[in-house]
Amino acid sequence: MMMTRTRFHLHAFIKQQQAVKGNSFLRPLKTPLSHSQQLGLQFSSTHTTTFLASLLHSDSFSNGDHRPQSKFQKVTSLDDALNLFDEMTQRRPLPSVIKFTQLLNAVTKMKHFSSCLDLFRQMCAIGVPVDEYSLSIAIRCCCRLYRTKDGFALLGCCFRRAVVPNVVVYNTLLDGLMLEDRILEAERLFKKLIKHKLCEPDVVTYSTMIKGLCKFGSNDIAIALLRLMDERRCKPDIVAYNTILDSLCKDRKIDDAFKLFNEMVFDKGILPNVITYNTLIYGLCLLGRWEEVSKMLKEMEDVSISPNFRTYSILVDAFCKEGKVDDAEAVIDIMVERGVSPNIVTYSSLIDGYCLRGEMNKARNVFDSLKCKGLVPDVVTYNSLLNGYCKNLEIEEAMLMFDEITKKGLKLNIVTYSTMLQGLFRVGRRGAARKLFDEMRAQGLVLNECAYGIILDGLCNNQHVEEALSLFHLVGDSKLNSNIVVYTILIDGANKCGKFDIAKDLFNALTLKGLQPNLRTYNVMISGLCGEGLLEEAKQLFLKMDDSGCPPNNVSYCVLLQGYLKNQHYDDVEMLLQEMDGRSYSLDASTLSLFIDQIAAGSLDRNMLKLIGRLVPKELMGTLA
DNA sequence: TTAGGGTTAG
Repeated sequence: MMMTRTRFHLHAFIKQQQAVKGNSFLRPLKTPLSHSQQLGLQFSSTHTTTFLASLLHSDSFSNGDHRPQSKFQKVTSLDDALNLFDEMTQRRPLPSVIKFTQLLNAVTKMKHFSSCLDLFRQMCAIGVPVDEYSLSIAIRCCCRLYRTKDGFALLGCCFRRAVVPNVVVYNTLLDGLMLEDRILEAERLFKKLIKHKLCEPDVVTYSTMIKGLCKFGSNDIAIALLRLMDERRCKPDIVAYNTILDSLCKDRKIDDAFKLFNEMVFDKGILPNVITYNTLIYGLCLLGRWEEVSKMLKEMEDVSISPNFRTYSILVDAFCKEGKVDDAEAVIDIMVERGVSPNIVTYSSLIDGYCLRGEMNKARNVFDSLKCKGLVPDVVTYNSLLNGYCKNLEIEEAMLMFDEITKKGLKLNIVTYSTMLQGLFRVGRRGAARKLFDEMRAQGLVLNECAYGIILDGLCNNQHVEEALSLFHLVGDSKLNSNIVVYTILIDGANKCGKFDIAKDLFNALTLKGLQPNLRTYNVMISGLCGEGLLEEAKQLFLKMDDSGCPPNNVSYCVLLQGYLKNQHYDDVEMLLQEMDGRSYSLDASTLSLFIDQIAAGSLDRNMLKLIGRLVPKELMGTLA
């Protein structure tokens, strides 16, 4: 309801605000629809059509950045910068610190943080009187190199040189702490700034704290800080709001996001920008709320905000994840028509989309065509294709791809290794997997939750549950082992290897660990209990699901039914089927075939056939006939 | 007349 009201008023409201704020939203010229755009309307799904319609009606992309270029923006390579620096140091008198700062800035823009620090040191050595500007750039470089500690050392340098660190310097350090996940220290510094009046926190200080809080999943505290800054007469801006909106969207709390969005626009009079829209569109895509995505695209058009390459990329990715690669291709065509260049990210999504459908030739074609588009695949692109080959069990191709990554001078990361490991495990090449795992560790790569899960799962599925358990014990009492997914993999693995006792111990350990079983954990455990013929316990666990706020899904019913049928325990079967009917669930192929066998053998009442018939999904209708 | 915060891909 809220959404409808918003959609209805927003256009007019924003238009009115724009009029007040002058011409900053000048509408770009309309371009006529191209032939391929018109063709775009003929795509498959209904929501696609609405989508493309929204896209087709919006204006062409305009970059809009016409700021004058400083001399230092012409420095396009590190070599240029270093040469210029040398030249500057030889001039007499020395150029002002401002000139040097501009150069340092150009070098950091190119992300050459170490070099920038070298230059800064040289500046100090030759006696350039550094100020809070050049110092804050140097501190920022330390932070970006994950050496915030050195940033604090430079803060000491500030004091020695009688430069009083200002709010920008502190903001940079706060950002560095957040980058290193040192949220508690950031909080301490933030409080210290206020308590000791070291500087007056400004909108960037608050936004940096908000970003960190969101990163740690504390959306509520982030929102509280947003209120606090308002009270302290530091008006939150679009960045502060976008940060929280992004976090809410990523947490799939889209309704909360829209509530905040309304507050931002209607109560605070802050106009959304393209990032706000991208964020909300991303959140809606994540939930598959396509109609609303269309509305947002339309709304962007209404308020004259052109979609940018990220907007299109989000749509491409969302389509690919849905398996609608043709629609994703259509979005890319529209981008190109409008002069918005798809980048490597856009094409990586497309490759992913093809891989997901097992269309490896098409994925490969996209990959091979990158070069003539002037795009260089990065390690993520390679990982996508590698993942495709692995999932489609084309292990030889996958290994060729794996080798190619290093040949291209790219660094294999944890995702590359875990993708390849998963592939090797899937085809049962445990020896090769072991070798790769050792290589990965020799590279100094640290296991993350996903890689760890893949390895445990791979070992279990290759009948090496003991080895999985040794790894689990080796990892010990760490964050990696405080994850329900890890436990579920092991419980499942132990069951599949016939080690039910181990599965049961692991399941019982969950409460001690303070971990909440998820749907999959319950299903795996119910399956294990049924496998042991412990039907009463299986039933009790099944009943517990509802009470634990994790109601049984389709799989839970099928697992329990299979347990009952295999153990000739028919008492609850009809009741379960009726419940399934009530919940609009359906039987899967293996459960259905068990039913058919038992009815044929005369173990089950034929009267149940009608009920079973209602639970057969369309695609399995043939089986029943 | 030089510095700081926000959005996309595994």
